[in-house]
Amino acid sequence: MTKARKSLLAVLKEAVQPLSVADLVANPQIACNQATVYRSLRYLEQQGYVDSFVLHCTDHGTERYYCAVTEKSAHSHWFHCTVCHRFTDVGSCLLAEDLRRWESQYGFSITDHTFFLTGVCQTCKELTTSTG
Amino acid sequence: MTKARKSLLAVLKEAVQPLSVADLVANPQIACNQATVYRSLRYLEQQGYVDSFVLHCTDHGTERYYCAVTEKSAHSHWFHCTVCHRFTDVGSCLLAEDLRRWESQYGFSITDHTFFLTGVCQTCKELTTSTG
DNA sequence: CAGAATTTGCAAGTCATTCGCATTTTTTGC
DNA sequence: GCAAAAAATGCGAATGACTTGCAAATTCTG
Repeated sequence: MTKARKSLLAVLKEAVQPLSVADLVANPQIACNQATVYRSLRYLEQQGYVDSFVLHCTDHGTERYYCAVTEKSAHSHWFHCTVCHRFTDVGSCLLAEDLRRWESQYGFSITDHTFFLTGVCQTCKELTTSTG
Repeated sequence: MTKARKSLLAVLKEAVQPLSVADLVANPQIACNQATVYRSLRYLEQQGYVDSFVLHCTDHGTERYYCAVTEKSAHSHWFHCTVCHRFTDVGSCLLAEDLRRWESQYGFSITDHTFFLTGVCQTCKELTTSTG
């Protein structure tokens, strides 16, 4: 494992929420070229060390976000606040059953699913209402 | 409503699956500039005539897909086949209940959610297994 | 530690999408 | 209907996320 890959994985493991490439490049622990960040993330994802999803947000456009995969972490889903742009883990995936049902109903092989919520988090809601 | 917008809405209403901008531009019924397609779709979406979601697929990259909103159509979710790239409607949204639960549990205001499945459809599975 | 294999940095390229601006179309008031 | 005002369109250039070719640097193998 190279320095670049190690540092990316370390940062993702410490992170409490998914990080974009922009987040990673801005992190001083990540001392490598942007192209290397992309290439390393692809490697880490192929090896199963990280997970990613693509999220579109009006403010930040369409970006891919990465999370480290840990032994204890189940496949999680996220809420994204369109005001503060923070993510909240809404818990591990509850869809396993539904996925099986869809597979048998339609004859699919479901290899992946994308699910996330967007809206305004409690903190931002309070700030908005209190200041008008 | 201008010609461009009318033609886009007409094509989307006839479509049996979500269409990308590339699909729309390639359609001979759509006789306008690509920039107009983007601008018109934004307008149609703001007015509530169409719905869209961003899907990432290895073959086609990240693209936004559009569907017409009709009176009878509930908010649907889709399965995307990574082989033939066709979409299948897996039925109207079953998440309403869960969304309420998450809202009260975390204090969010959920304004939107993204959900779709990817994998291989029955037809493509059969083709793959029969031809090796 | 040498040589082979892989990764990295850099700069240029791709692709979906947006934007500025002049022109055309649509809408509004009459 | 029609002229003026408002909005939409076409074109081409720009943006931003992400990829790629290639030479140099790093990592792996024995």
